[in-house]
Amino acid sequence: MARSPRSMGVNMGDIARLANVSKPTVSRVLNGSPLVTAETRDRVLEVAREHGYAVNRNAQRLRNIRTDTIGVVLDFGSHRQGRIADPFIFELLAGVSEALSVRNQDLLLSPPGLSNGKSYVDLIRSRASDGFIFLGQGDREPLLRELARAQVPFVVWGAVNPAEPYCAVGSDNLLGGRLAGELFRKRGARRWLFIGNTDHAEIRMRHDGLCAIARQEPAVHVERLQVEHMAYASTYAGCVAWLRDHPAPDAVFAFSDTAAMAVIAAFREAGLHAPRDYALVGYNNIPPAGDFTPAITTIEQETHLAGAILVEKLMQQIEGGRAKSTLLPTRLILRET
Amino acid sequence: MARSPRSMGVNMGDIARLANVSKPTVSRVLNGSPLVTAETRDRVLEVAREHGYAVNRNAQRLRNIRTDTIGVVLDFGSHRQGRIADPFIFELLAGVSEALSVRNQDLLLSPPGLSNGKSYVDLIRSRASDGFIFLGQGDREPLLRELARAQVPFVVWGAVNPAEPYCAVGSDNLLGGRLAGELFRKRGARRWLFIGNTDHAEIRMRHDGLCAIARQEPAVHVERLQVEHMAYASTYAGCVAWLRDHPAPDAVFAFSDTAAMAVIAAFREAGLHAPRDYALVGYNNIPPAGDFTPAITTIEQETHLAGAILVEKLMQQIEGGRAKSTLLPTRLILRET
DNA sequence: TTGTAAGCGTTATCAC
DNA sequence: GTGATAACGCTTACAA
Repeated sequence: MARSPRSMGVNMGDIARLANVSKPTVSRVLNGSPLVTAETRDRVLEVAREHGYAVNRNAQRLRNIRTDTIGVVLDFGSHRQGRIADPFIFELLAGVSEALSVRNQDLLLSPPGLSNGKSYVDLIRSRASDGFIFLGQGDREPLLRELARAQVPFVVWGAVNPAEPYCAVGSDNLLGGRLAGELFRKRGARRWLFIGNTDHAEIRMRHDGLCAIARQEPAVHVERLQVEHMAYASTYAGCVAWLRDHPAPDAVFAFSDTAAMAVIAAFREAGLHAPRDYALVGYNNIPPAGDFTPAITTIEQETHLAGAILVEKLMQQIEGGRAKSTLLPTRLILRET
Repeated sequence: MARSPRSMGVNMGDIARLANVSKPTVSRVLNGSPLVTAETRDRVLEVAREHGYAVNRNAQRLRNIRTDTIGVVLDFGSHRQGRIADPFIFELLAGVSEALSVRNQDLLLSPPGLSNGKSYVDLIRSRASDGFIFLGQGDREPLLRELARAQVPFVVWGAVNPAEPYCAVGSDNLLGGRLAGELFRKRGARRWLFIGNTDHAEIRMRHDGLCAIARQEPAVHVERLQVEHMAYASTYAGCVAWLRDHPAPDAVFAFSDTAAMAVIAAFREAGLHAPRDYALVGYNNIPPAGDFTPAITTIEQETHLAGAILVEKLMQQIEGGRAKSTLLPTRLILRET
């Protein structure tokens, strides 16, 4: 088979020659153009198959405006303090991966440590991707505002705040917080403890929801334990320290089920058991939550839709439109704690 | 700024003109060639910075032999039966992502459902990636052999079997199985139950290790409960059904900590408690394992090195070399069960 | 319905 | 040291 000197394999020209057609015809066949005769099409496809030909995606992307690649950004850092704490974010990733492949978009997993706005803008400029999906906004709100200003197409899974200049999809964290608050109120708890890093908008909104209910009960007092990292260990240590300096709460709302497990362990050290001594609500409804001892009451997020919705909204933007933020439902899963 | 008709932004030609040099010079500057004068270099860099220029990666990849992109394949399917069971695989992903970014390689996350060998070969042929990293070989051994035959550069995290024609990195699953077996023997257990899908080579080797120890004790009998999926629910249901038809085991070795949690729950239904009624060993040492009630005895894998090693071995292959399989150490984490 | 020609933005080669 | 030129493999006018 004749091939050009630097060529690595068979190219479109080779297929064209072997099928007795021109390059554009091969291109048309491969792109499903209706213009070609069925006969020509079959011949070209046969030759292509026979020679194991696959279109060079880089040449394609050089010519085309779209790269059909989406950058996906997730915070390995905050979820990986030694070991990843919560499988939640990866369910999201699985959903996004699936939704992208349905649309024939490549998923470029963003390297860790891509922190400043310029690096994302450069990825677009270098035509490495058409847009971004951020899984969890973390503490990156300034970055996201910068990208919005720079007209970079992107969507965010996380806190939904209509005041922000970008499209976010997330569950109703405010409602999540209120659901926990309502349960605590029903149980007659007075000293509520919120555990989580409120620098993260999602978590802050849960705190706000909890406080909204608390304000309706004059006797209720909400305290807050700020934990730095998402991992189990950091919550455990935080709780142990907290219990040394403070009177024990009778209700605890933790930012994740993994954190709730840490709460249970730390409180047990102090002789405190849920639900006997305190009510406990986690978040995410991860698989082991229901099977822990005690079974953890939690807030479930509707994540199975998230991937498809995120991709849909991003595509709208890439195609030049605007996409509105969306709130997904949330519900309380009542268990032992 | 003058730009070519179909152009999307500023390109190398523009920068060249603005800096009063030629395109190749700009290229040399950007690739850190020692040939250019410091003065020229600074001028070019300044102009590039000023205009927010970023090299077009597609043009680059079209010219170059390497694409500097690695496909990473993970089994969302088997880990996501409704909900992802085990965060273990994602720690691996985090490590790989980090190791790739250190080497300036893009991470193309493989779409789910890329099952036959041809689709992987085509990804190479279409120059979308230089090679693959498979996280977990799952039940894909035939596929992997096919790829090895087709000379596709790839590495696998999973079972290490010197007889296989490809490079695998993984922890010593045989040893893992033996560690569990030795513990069971020390406890004087007689009826051992292995839980896991032995279609997966990694799991099969753990079974083999367990049986190797069992054979040294004439009184010991090993049974096996095959579970289809990696998720919690499938193990739970399997155990419940198993206990109906079989006498209770006095030792259980589960394929993951999540599965061990399912065992605990299912056995409790039957009035059986670890460690009183049976010894239990899990796998992976995920964060909640130590804090479960009872705290789960488990086998820990050295995953923090995995990413770097996998990437290293893959690069060796891409650069034309051969890479040897590697076994990583494993150890028993003794807890309550 | 198909073919010709041009160009996408790089980098390698070779000349100066 | 730097520049002109020619690919890399594809798609989009435009012509036939």
